[in-house]
Amino acid sequence: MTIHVSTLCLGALSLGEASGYELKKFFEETFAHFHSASFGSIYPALSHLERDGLVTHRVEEQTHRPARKIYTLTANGRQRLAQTLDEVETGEQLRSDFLVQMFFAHLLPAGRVAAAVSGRLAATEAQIAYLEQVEARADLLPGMRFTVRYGLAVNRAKRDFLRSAEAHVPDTAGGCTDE
Amino acid sequence: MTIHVSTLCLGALSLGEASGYELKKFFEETFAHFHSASFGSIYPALSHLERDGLVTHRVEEQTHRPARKIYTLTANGRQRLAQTLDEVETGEQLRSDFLVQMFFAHLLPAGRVAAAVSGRLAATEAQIAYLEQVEARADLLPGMRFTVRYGLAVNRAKRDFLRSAEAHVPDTAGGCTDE
DNA sequence: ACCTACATGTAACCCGTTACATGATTTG
DNA sequence: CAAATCATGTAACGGGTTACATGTAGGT
Repeated sequence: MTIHVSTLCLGALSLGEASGYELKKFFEETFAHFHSASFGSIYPALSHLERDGLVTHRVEEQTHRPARKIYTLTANGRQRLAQTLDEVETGEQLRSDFLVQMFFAHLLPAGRVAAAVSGRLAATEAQIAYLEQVEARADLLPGMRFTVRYGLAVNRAKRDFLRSAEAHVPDTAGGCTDE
Repeated sequence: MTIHVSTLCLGALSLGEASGYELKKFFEETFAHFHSASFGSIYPALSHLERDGLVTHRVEEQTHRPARKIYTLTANGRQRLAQTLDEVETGEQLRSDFLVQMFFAHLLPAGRVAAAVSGRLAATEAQIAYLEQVEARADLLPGMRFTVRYGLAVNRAKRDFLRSAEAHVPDTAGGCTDE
């Protein structure tokens, strides 16, 4: 079995009550580097979880702002979360359009390869900078810190590899233009 | 825009004609570490590509075996592939159920964290062994070799991190059991 | 006897994203 | 005056997976 948005929601709510809107922010801030979710999946997930008795909500009215629905984990929800996390198979998978591009580098126009590499390098460096900020936070549990350090280790390896690649690859994948 | 199965098929066919069945094998052998595709998406993709005039096929009858449809890239197909590869945005994203598990390590039963880490370590080591074999092949174009080395760099970083984690984390995420 | 490899294909399903509708308030 | 932030929700769409149907041959 794999992790879905509903499990992510349960997980986030296990750390404290929140609205759907806040959950999205939380996902972006905290585990953007290994999962994601949009409103279109979060709101339905919360409804579904409530139908199943895993969360409840109260409405918080606000002046000059839309009312918020604050969701709270129930005892059943907490139990379900623990069970799901335990049963999930410990998988990981990369989906890299960048590597597809590189794989067929010989079909790209001159300069495109170098552009792709430096683009990816910039993105990786940004990711590192971001993770370093997160790592500095004092409120992280050991498991959370683990995910950040894992991300840092992986991204630093990517960065180093891409930097050395920038030097090695002159243009169009090492001048190996066939056809 | 992102890479879809049809682009993967065009790419594989740019290296030589093949049947749908062979394409699947190729995907598994050659870029399993950054993309994937199942029959349920490959066959429809090929039909669609043929409708669009990007590939053609001939039927190869076999004795005692089902007939094969051997697909070939057309000139239009080759052009489209080059164009798509050029236009794709150079993205990359990880989807890690392992890290979700780690993030909520404090909710897991004793021993589960250690099991997850060593399971992931074994998978990573297998991946490295596999990539090392691929790297040894002489028929790889520079771009293809790049993807293999990238995979090796990333996975070795993961391996090293997980090994040191195995030592550091005694059980249940560093003895941080709350609740 | 059963599983695996060979080989193609389709339909049901799943789960997610994008885009929209609604609407006040703050910031550039 | 436009855009972003706050806040929720839904419908259309998309793109994939799983599972099934079909059938032979060879290995265990």
